[in-house]
Amino acid sequence: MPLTGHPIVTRLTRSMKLNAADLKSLAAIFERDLTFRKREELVVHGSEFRNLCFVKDGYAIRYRLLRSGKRQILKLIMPGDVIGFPVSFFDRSSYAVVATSELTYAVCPFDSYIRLCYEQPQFGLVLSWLAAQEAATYAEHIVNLGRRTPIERLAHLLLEIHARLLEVGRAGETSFELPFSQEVMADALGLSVPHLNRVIQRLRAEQLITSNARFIDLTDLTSLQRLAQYEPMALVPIPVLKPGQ
Amino acid sequence: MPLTGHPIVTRLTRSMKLNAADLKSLAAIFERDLTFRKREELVVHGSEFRNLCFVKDGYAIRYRLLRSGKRQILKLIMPGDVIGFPVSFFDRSSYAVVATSELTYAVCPFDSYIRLCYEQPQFGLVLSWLAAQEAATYAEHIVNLGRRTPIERLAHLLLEIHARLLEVGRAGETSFELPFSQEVMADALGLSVPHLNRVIQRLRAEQLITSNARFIDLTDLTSLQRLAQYEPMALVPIPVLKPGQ
DNA sequence: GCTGTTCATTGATCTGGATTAATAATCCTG
DNA sequence: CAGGATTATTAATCCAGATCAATGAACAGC
Repeated sequence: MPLTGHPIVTRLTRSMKLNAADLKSLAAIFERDLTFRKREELVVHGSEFRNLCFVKDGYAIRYRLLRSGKRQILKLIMPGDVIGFPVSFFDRSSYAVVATSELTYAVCPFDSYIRLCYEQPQFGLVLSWLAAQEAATYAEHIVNLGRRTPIERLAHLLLEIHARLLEVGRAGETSFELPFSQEVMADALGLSVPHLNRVIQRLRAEQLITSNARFIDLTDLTSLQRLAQYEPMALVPIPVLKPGQ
Repeated sequence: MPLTGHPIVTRLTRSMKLNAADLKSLAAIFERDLTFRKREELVVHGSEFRNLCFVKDGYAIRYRLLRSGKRQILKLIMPGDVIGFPVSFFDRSSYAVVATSELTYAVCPFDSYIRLCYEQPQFGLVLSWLAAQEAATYAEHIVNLGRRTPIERLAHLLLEIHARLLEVGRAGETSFELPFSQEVMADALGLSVPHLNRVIQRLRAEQLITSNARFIDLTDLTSLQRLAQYEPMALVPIPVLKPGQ
């Protein structure tokens, strides 16, 4: 299973200093690619799930549905993300994942990955590193929901989406195709759809963005960052030692 | 640095199946205990931080302060928790940590831990496992803030605190000393202090809890769990293989 | 190209929770 | 044990954002 051009490789090589040999070991335990249609469920709430799935292309959302019918989106899933962490560490999944566009991922059984960690310890750290990024994204989400105003939340979300798309070559300097609907963004930001819509219009009116339904330009990036109090993440590459060192 | 009686050991042996030899390796890289007074800053926002600090006793909060003066608490830190993950993976800390009671932790330099991971790969997985728990707690926090009502949020928070205290032997079957002030809980739940106070009284009035300023009894645990739609976490122990297997 | 479905937009109403402020209880510390 | 500093409680006002409802635009499948 070749990994060439895979967005997760872009992330791992840039930030984790994995070399060609590492990537070969990783490629060896990938089983196959799977493709899903829009709206297909990738992970069912309450089910067991023991795979690491590296998204090659397409978009999805990880969410929790409450009895009241309200939905909270935990994470927007994009190319280069891993589905199946941290759920593989748990008995059953406490959330669901559904594709919001056609989506392809490469499957790697969790057990194979664990075995690889024992052979080549750097992969245990790769997992921790991915987890650290995940935790940092979650932390921002918490700040967003708890203490930012709706306009700040939206600004922050747009900056986050842009940064993550940029990392895997899916965005321009300031612009990108909006991969998520307003309903999805509203459920990520804890807002109602009509209110989110008004907030979008407010950002447009204040000339911070230019957008239509499917395309967005962060016209005034600096002001957006100030408004959202956005701090880009700066991960430190883990020193990859080899057994002898 | 002996680890006997350390609450983190309770967690690791119960869930990660670490054996005596593993614990000895871990103990070997611990440097010393440090004790802090209430209100002392443990991690400064924007600073570098390259230590894993295992909390032996006492309480703290991880939080972000916004320009507006609003504070969002990201995590309530209790005995058995690790301060310094995931911040050690980052260039600088994007949050602050401050003790809310006298607190003691054992320090382990991040570099030593990384080195240990290369000698004994199971420790890389220990870190991933801790990260998975952290991520799951964050995820619940997101659902809380985004889509639960204030009374549901509080019920969920109390259940979470209780479960975490129980895990390290700091709580009874349904009751515990409340280690955090209402101001802290309000800033965790994204509510104002007066409003949180009213919500507490509502839980009392509905006979779900009995409490005063420093002690709380979850009188009607079942109803609380239903109200909060609380699902306890069920982590799967990682299979600890040894190099030969 | 037509049609049903999904998604975006707009308007009117109403309430939950913020805000502000003042007081009471409690905890420390000298 | 007295006095100051926290922390908890209560009350009054007000507005942001939910809710409900309806229309318009865009799109996918036939």
